[in-house]
Amino acid sequence: MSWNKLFCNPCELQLLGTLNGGQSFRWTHNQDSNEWTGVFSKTVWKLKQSDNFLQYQVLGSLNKSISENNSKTHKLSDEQNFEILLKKYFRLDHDLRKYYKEWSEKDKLFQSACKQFYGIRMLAQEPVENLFSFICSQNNHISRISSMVDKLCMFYGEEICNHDGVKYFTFPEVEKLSDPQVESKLRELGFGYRAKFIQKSAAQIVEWGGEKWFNSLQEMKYKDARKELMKLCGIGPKVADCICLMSLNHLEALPVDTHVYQIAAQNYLPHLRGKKNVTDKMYAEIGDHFRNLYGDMAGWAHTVLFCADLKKFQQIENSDSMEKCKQRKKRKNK
DNA sequence: AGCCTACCTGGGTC
DNA sequence: AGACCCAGGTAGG
Repeated sequence: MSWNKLFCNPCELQLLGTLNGGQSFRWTHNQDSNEWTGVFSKTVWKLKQSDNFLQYQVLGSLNKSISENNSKTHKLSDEQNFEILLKKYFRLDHDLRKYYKEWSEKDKLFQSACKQFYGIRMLAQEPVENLFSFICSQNNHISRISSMVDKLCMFYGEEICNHDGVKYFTFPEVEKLSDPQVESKLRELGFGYRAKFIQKSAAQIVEWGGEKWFNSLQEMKYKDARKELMKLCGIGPKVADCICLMSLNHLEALPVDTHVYQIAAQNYLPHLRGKKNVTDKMYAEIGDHFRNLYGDMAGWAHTVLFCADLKKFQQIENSDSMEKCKQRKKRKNK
């Protein structure tokens, strides 16, 4: 299969930080080929970057709008339609270098942090996947979150295609997750107390109008959308902010988790150091601090900082394990 | 309103 | 080996 090309300056987009930075849990990276495989818009994508291009293949798709567009007389080609989806998902219409420049001018820490972490984009995710993925994320490790999201798709999603012996699924519809039997099934699958949250909030969303309800949240002001989301069972301030930021286009939303608290206390708000947990009051203070600092896209800026922080840890871990690896080899040679 | 604790599970550490 | 601790939080007291 040949690759389609989309012009994209490499410093405008970094796939590693963007797809592996805790925004989406559905992308896998093949280190040898440097290719990414993942699902969004009921479509299986393979992505890689080279020179000035983002290259992509579509391995399969159940996206109806694509086939509907094709049946009309003056139609867009498949390629044009897929390109539109990709541009939307990565928000390629935003000039990221301009944002980085603005944020750097406003904040020295950002300036130094962003040097190694160019091209971190806020994905425009689908609200349903975003919401249920982040219910899974609470009090949890990324590796287990990913495996839970996989399970949701395998058991309640629709198969899109089978590629190289791997089956790919859509993210399930809310209606499927609202079935009363879902809770016990998910308990069985190791979701723990999140099982109840998933089934219950799915039922609430269906009751409130499903798709329509999500659309209304996009139209609302950020604070109102957030308040609305927090009525759902299992969604508190942090997850509500993740959803506002990542899939409802409220880019001033700023999720405050343990990492962000650490960053804030270390670098900006020393009086918050050494607290056991983040209270509502602290949460608001930290969010407002970053909003005052970065402006109406504070959530995106914070994601770059978060990513830099996350990657730092990973690099330390990697170099640790490399050290251990070398030591092991030395021992073997003796 | 603001603080406390239990909560499922799996992976890590000592 | 087993008893901790912790992980991108939240509900219910």
